[in-house]
Amino acid sequence: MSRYDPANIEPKWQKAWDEAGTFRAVRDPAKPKYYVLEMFPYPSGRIHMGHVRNYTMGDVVARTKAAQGFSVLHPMGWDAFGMPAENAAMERGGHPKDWTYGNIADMRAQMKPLGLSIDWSREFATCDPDYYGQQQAMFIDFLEAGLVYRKAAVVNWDPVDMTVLANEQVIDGKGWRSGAPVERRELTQWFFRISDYSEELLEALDGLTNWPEKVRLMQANWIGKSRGLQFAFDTVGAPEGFEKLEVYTTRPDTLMGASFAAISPDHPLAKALEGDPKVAAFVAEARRGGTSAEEIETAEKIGFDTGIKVKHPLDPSWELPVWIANFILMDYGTGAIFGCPAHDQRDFEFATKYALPIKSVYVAEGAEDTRLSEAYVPMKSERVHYVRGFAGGKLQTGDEAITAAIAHAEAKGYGAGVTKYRLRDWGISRQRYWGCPIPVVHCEACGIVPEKKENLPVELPYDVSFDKPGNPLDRHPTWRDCACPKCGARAKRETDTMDTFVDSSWYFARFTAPHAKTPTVMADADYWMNVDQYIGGIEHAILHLLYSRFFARAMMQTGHLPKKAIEPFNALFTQGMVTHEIYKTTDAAGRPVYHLPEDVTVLAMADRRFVVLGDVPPPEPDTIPDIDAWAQDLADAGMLVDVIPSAKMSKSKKNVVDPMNIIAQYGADTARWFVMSDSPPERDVEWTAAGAEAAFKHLNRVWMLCDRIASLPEGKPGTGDEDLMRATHRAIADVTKGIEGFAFNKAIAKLYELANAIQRSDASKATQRQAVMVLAQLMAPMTPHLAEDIWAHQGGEGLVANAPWPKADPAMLEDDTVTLPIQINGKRRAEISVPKDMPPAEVEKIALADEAVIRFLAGQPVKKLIVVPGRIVNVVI
RNA sequence: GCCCGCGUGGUGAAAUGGUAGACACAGGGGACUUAAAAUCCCCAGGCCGGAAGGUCGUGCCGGUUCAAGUCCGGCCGCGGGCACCA
Repeated sequence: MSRYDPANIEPKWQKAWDEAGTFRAVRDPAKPKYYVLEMFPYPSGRIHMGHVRNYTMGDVVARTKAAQGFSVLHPMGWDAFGMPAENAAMERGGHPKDWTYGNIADMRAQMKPLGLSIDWSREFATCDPDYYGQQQAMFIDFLEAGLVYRKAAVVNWDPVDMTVLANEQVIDGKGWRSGAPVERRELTQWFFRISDYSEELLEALDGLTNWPEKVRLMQANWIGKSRGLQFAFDTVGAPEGFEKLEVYTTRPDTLMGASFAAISPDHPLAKALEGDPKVAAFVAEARRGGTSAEEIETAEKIGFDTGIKVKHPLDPSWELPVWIANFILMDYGTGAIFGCPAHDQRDFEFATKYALPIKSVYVAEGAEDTRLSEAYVPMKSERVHYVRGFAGGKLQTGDEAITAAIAHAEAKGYGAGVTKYRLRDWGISRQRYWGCPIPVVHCEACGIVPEKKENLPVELPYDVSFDKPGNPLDRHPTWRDCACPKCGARAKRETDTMDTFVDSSWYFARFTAPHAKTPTVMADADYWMNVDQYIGGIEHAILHLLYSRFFARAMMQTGHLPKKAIEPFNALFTQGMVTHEIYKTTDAAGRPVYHLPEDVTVLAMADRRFVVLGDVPPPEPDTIPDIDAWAQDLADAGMLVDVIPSAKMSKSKKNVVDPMNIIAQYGADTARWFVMSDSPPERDVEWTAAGAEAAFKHLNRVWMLCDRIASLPEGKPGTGDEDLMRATHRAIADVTKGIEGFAFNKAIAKLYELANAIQRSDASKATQRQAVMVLAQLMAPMTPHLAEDIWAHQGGEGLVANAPWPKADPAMLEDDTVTLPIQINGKRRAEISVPKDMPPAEVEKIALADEAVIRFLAGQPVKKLIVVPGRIVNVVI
């Protein structure tokens, strides 16, 4: 055979698969189906190692399932709408569409050499009018089903770029591009009613047993179910229509610690008071600043005393002041709270700042209730009763007290227990060009009217300019003009586009019938759904996956998905990143300077490791007596490089490895093998040049096994055939288990063991050939090209990609004799070799007769003897 | 602040409560070679010992068990998620 030459064999086999249509997904009712999907990429233009790892994992699953007899769907597409395309257009000129499709072509060309078992005939991009037109059709169905509505919402508004910014795009209160201070503006936006599904989305998490527990928890926290008390204060001195003030609390047990009430600046009562210039000024101030996490964290609590009072529900003579406070959110609970500074950090800060009373409800066991009695003269029996517990005379705490407090409120008629969720409706309006147009029309006579389905897609105009800030669709001379779908009068199109998360919320369903004239086709969805294995990054643990779960329900409700697809992803796997060391030196001014991996030399001596700038030969151990002195010289010359391990690959830190370079150097199989080995797939894996080199060497070695076998004379008898056969079956069992359990690193370790066993074996030619063919089959999911080539050379029938997965013979998995360790008082002291099925009584005898055991027992009586068949013997003295 | 996860050799990591460190990287020694590369073989947790062997060892302290990296309790450290959510 000669040399392992991936540059030659990889394209060869890719062509063979292509021509045979090996990966075409076929709806075959006679076979069980398996749908494996990796989160589709954003077409940035370059693939990175993270993609390689993600798609290789999916490919391993897809190829294994195909070999196991499943009809496999393994598609690929592009999450192609979004801001980077517009930014590129603004920065470099050009058009987002051209930029995006150019990137897709580039990335597809980079992905194909990986040899993934993808059905490329199903490929689409979310920016294809064909795709987003179907999305618009569903939007209209959702609208008619009451799943979509419009309302005014507070958003981050960049006054220079004239656009809404996502929270992540607000940095230090300023727009990330314009640098202008961000305003909080109220705009009318489209929303999906995801919050109607809060309880269902929460409850159904329990059924997702093949999702990581972590992701389920994150979603549960995000939905944020809480139980509490809602009640109304009677107000004193409030404007007409505000005789009551509704508040919600999860801590009704602290009601007796109330010292004020507070409302959001966006609360209707605050609005009613805005006639007062002082109130208006305060509200304006409170609204300043964005809604990003950092700002909220650092924002100071500010308040304004309205002069209005509310009566405590348990004691009408006790009045609390009503403040407007910037830390009260309008869209949680009722937008109003009662403040209990003794038991809430925020209320405490607020009360301290404005000198409001701080009254404890709970006091330490045995402590005198001094603060309480000082704060409340006169102590009405009602209060004491409340504080001491609602159901008895005892002080209750925690859930017990909360339950009792709600029961008390309901019994006395001043409030009711309610359940609230943190999850809010999903605002999807974006004032951007490069997204799916929201297919509605604004008509003066008819109001908001959905576009007629036969007019879909509402296609993005190509002739737009990005030379001015704001949404180009707003400025387009004619695109907005249209006829009202209802009355036919002249009307205007909606110019907002949809959040790109909408695009990715149903693409998995579209893959089941990617070219259909309807969003989905029931027969196809019914066959292929659900996604059996979904693989992607943990960064999508909440939004993408939650939105998709909502979408599946909405699509089901509007007849676009079968009922069984209510939870679209049967199993989810979240893979770790590919990291790389960062090489850093410091310039004269103390600024960090980063270096590309190819610009440094890594030198290892004994247990020391040095990274040196440039191409430096290692010191000769004989001529360099003192490594420290040698290293010091390099450091003095500014050539010694600092190493930051395990860092996320980033261009600015120059620690990026381009998969294309690796493929050019070693081939795709090496890259695939390396990213799957070493680290468990859910953990980060560090890319190292040495590791890649080692992977390549190993593939060479496996290749050479073929030569080895070829050099054996035909019919060569051998020794150890039985052992090699056992090792082969052991490998089948272990590798299969490893792949099925997403323990690819363990599967690879077992493949190393089998390769080692073959190499060391002196078995007959037939047995060795058999072992190598199994090795090729078991490696095929990871290194498909190498596997095909070996398979072909050994005379395998057809393509290894079509060969049925090998089955382990259970009889070959167990040895006839087992080695049992013997422990004395839990410490391992000896080892015996016994037949597998030997009765424990016999094992005991042999163990006690063992020389080493006798020595350690030193004549002491045996108190207890434990024999775990096939595992261990423990002697207790 | 609330919720969650993780701590094992020089490194990445294995280990249904049952021989801790499989497999690999880096390292050391050797074979082959004029030499190098490539390849192959051997060693390799710490300490004591020439070896046989002994002894300690899975972040720390304690507990359960014949037996604990694994289970329980408490600390320490690292990482992640959420967050003026009342």
